[in-house]
Amino acid sequence: MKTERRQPSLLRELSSKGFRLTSQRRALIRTIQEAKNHLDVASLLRTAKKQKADIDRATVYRTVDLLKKLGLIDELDLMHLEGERHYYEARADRDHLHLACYQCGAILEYSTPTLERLKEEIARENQFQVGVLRLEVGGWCNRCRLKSARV
Amino acid sequence: MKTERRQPSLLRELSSKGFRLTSQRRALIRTIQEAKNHLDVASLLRTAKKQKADIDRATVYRTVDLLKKLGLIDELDLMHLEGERHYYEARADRDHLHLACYQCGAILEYSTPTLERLKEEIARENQFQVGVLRLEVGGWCNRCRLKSARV
DNA sequence: GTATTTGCAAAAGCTTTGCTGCAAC
DNA sequence: GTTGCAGCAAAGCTTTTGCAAATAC
Repeated sequence: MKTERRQPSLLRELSSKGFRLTSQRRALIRTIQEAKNHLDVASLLRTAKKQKADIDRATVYRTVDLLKKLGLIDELDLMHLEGERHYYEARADRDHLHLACYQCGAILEYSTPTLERLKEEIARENQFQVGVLRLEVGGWCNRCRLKSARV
Repeated sequence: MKTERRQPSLLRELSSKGFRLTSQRRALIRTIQEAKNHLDVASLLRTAKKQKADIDRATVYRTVDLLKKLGLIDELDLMHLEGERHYYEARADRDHLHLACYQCGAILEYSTPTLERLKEEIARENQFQVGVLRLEVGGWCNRCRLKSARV
């Protein structure tokens, strides 16, 4: 039983912290929340432009930066499969990790209690207060592995 | 009882795969292996120049790329504490993770069997062949946490 | 001697910044 | 009406690339 009520949280969080809800921020946040895949700044800009035509790259960078600092979205470096760009996703309820296939570029997400336990262990053993945890794995997905084996 | 014999492995690996052992590559590999901290391309270049004065940035990038592709070094993105640069380290015998302090910039390393277990679980549950695993944590180290609390 | 690798310089990405004017509150 | 924020354009960084010359083998 899940209480689906994650939609407006980014906007509410933003305004509750004293930040203005500009039309640009609305468009960007909506884009991030409705995205099927992880978005980099270029795709984020392209998609958000459909809602707000005259939005600027600089605004995207500034907004992403703000949301990142507030801990509302996470920055991912998906093993640099295509250039050096960063990808973003709304912060999930649970930590999860990304599996990036070197061959086909697919990004799988995986979530497991083991990660939660690891995080607690990190904090306990190092007396370290964990802010963000980023776990990226590069390798070969099942399909590509089988395909290569067949050759 | 450890058999300390990790030094020339990168060079040997390189030549056994048919790559030439140029003086530039020797200098860079030596620098990486003797480094106390993780190095980005700029520091790598600066340090390697002490051994080989006329080494070029492009060569560093090309060498790092080669070593990365051969799996001899790992690329780290240490939570982008200072700009967007990447850091490199010789591939360790054991997987480990990096704890980056947002405040003082210190990078702690931590190694635990839990990480090994997590890696196995990832492979098993997703039928994914793991190549590289990169786990970076951003947060606050003990010293900085205490310092802030005192204010 | 030949094929690989380097240096140089130029270009290509991605990201940041200063400043003026607009818009949220 | 204020103050924060966006747009624009320029600059800043890091990384990549083409090509002639140098070098490892």
